[in-house]
Amino acid sequence: MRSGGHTIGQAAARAGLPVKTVRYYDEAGLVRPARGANGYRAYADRDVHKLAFLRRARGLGFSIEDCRALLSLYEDTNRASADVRRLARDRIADVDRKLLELQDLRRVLAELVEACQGDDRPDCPILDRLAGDDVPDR
Amino acid sequence: MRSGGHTIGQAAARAGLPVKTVRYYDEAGLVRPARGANGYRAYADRDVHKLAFLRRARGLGFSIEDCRALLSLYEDTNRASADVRRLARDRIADVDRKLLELQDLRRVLAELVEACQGDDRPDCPILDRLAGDDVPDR
DNA sequence: CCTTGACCTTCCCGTTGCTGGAAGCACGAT
DNA sequence: ATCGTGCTTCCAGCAACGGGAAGGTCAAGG
Repeated sequence: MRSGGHTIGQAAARAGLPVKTVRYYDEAGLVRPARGANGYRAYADRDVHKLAFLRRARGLGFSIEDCRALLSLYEDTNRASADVRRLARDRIADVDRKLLELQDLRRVLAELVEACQGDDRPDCPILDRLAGDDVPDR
Repeated sequence: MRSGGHTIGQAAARAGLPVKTVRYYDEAGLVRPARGANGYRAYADRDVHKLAFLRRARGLGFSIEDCRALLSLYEDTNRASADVRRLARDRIADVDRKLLELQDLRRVLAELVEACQGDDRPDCPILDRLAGDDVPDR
């Protein structure tokens, strides 16, 4: 096939993504390849490039919707870098929230494990704490 | 109804959970209340207690399956506290993995934001990095 | 020429842990 | 009798795919 397209399998391999994911990105409207006469998706180099872009952005935890925005900014040669920067900063804020939550969680869990000697006896402070009779609100 | 049961609404309120969630826990087999003559779920005090237990365990990030195990350990007066401790430690390990991932993520995102002046010009190092042409494998 | 096997297509179901909504009984008070 | 609230079931959907069925296509080998 001398036409400029890769099949979905080739494109996926080059971008480092599973074929299923690439198909999903098509359906989601993120990367819509041309179609050959046989109905096969034909990925141009720029499409493959966008797929790799998506892999990295997803790896950084950007949502599909974030990725849609990033891609359109990426395609828009007139975009302001401030827009991209804002998305990235929002993402950092998300991550920071999550980090705090997890650190809190870890602390509580560690306290529980600390309090529990973990022997063969049925007495278990962890379950006691989970069973605690304080209910929020009322 | 003078029988010892709470309706689902009352039980949910006491346990601090949404009604829908309580119904879901029934369907999932975590807390199966008795049924009244009218078909209503009738939650005994011990059921309400288990619901509150679930709320706390879920809040600590235990999965539904974890919770099923915790509940059965909780119900088993002969269990070894070591079993519970192991679950909690596994959970801490999960959290630690997640923390490392997120810290890594944060670092990369911060580098990107750092590198991007975020002005009105179209030049954006963030997009450049996301577009990078290095592909993992091949 | 025909078959084989790898690849492609669409479609639909399952995941996790709920959440929302619609249609239809039950109940308490007016 | 009727109102309003609460209860029941079932159906649909969220994110972001993954698994697998049923079928079309293509290049190579015998």
